[in-house]
Amino acid sequence: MVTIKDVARDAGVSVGTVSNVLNGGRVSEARRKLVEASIEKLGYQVNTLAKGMRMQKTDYVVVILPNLINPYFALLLDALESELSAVGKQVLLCLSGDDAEREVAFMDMAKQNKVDGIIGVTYSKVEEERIENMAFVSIDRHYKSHIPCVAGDNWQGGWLAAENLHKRGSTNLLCFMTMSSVDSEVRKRRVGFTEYCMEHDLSCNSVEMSEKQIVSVYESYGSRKLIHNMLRAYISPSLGEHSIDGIFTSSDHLATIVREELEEMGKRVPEDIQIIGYDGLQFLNQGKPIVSSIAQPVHEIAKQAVKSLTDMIENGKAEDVTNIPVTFHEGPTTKPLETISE
Amino acid sequence: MVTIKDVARDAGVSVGTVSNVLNGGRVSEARRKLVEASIEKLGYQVNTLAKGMRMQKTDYVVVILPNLINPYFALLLDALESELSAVGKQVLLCLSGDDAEREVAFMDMAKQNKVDGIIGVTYSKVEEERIENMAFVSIDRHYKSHIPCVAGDNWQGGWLAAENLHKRGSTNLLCFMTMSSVDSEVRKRRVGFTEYCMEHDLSCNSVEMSEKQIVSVYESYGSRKLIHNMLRAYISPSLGEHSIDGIFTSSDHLATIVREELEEMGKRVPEDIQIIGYDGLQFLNQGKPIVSSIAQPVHEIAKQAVKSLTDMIENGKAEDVTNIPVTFHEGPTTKPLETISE
DNA sequence: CTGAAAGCGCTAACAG
DNA sequence: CTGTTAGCGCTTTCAG
Repeated sequence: MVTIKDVARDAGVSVGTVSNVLNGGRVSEARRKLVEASIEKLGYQVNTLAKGMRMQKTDYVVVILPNLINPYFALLLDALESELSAVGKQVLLCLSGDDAEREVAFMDMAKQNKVDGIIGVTYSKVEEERIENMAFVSIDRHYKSHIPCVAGDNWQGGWLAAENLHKRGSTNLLCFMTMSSVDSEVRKRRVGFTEYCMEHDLSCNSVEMSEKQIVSVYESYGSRKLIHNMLRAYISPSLGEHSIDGIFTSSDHLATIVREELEEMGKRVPEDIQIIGYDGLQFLNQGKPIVSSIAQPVHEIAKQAVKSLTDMIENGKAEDVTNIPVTFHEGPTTKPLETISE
Repeated sequence: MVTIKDVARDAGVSVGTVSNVLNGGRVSEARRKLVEASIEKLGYQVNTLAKGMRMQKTDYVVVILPNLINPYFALLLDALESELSAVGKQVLLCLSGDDAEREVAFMDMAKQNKVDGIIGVTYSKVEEERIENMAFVSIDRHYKSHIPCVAGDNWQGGWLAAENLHKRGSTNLLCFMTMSSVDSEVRKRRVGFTEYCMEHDLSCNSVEMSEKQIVSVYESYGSRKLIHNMLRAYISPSLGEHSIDGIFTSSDHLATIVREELEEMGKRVPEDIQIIGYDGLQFLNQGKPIVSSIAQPVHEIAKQAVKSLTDMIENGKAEDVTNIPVTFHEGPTTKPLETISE
């Protein structure tokens, strides 16, 4: 391996001078040329380990995500990698599998590896001391501590969902969410949803299920049954005009499950009941929407997260940015606007 | 920051002894207890940078993938991360965006960072000197050089596709693939497909399109048009009994495009024409198949890739493993087997 | 401007 | 077994 010493010897200068040309220090033009020639000739590359050790920092950023099975996280990671590499940082990937212990282990690892910072969608309550001296930016999750949070405008998302269900003909609405203990940010969706309903005199119901019960919904008969029963409770001829005809779910994933359950109950979607999900996932991530949905602005979120991280690194602080605009994406689970006049 | 020196001082032993308890060297039970207590008390963590520098290696593995928009890559990365973290390695993520220059830059970076190795789905022809002394395992791509390749059994995949189209009633088959210059492994799909057709006296056509033209198919009107024309050429009443009634595509992505085009042409899928894609992607990555498909054994591929990488690291070589069994996943673009007797 | 030298924290001889 | 010590490759004073 060719080191800075080799370059120095070959160029006939000291290592200090080589280091200076490498890092933009003051070097006479003549010597700079000499050194650059030797670097080229020898094919020298800095050893980032040695550099990192000396500087007590690296250009790594740890990205913590629950998994990549959920396309929303995959898309987010894709966007984050793009933004980070644009500012010369490398992604050290950590998939927590929704396991708080793994998250903690990753944060310790991050400290050991002298990473520049952490960007993450984490579920565990992050303890202050775990991340002392480390820049940390949270996506979608709001903590009480000084960790800056970046998120789409959840209040607006809830409002938009209610508005679109309403304008497309639904009047008996249901807000159906899964919730973990650190989801204070996500809760705003229900607030926006409910406020729209109140302002427009719409019947509005709301259900929250523990995230733990939902997570394994495709494998678990029990949780599926729970959803089934829940829907039965709100949808029935015996309820008359109070029977639900519009549902807002906390994710596209949940929306598809609800859709399947409704169709098994003999309901037509969207003719009898409309559904709006959350995240804006598309068929193969680039075709048609899977369900009608409030789309997360993945790229803007990634961009802001990296910006906030940079602020944290440089100034030790960054503002919360939780009002990035979301949009309604029309999909197969709502009626088109045109048909309302029929 | 607490270093090994601090621990040594606190425990009243030498740094060598601390290093020994850390790395399983010979230490008397009494001192080991002492040191462990100090480590606990001081909250010591090894500095991986210093360790890496001394050892001239780290526990990082670079994973190079084109993107995470394609769910197949996202799923693969999820599985790779899981396998790698199980053997104590960290994922340094590189998304190449199908850009050969970026791939090369990443490989250089990998060398600089003293990573243990690289696992990647790369498009550029990897030059030997780029990866001197580095363990490299390729997924799905076969190179002429000594780089071991891990892949699903592509020959079997092609065979299975033809067999299932046939058994479900199609007799005029078409193999429709996109192809890049380094896809020698993927080409085996067509071989398997064709061989089944020959053995069973089926009419068999085959088309290859340059990958460059397909990549941006959702954005590009031109490439879409190309597919349209191509399909028109093979499907028309004027062809009589030679008109295609079963299509095998090189990806699920392409399968969905073909399906859309066929439906715009007024053909019914699967009644008139059946389609089988490749990769086995599911709705939201865990529900129903998007299209009928030959499913890649993502977890087995990931497991074998990590095993091959370990072999490379330890023995400097590893065998190609390109016969990991694939399976047919029934989806909405083929007729059920039962209906054949009708 | 330039060179010499002091470590960053750790491991691996080596001598005791 | 245990302590001492020489670097790994790099940046950064500090003299010159």
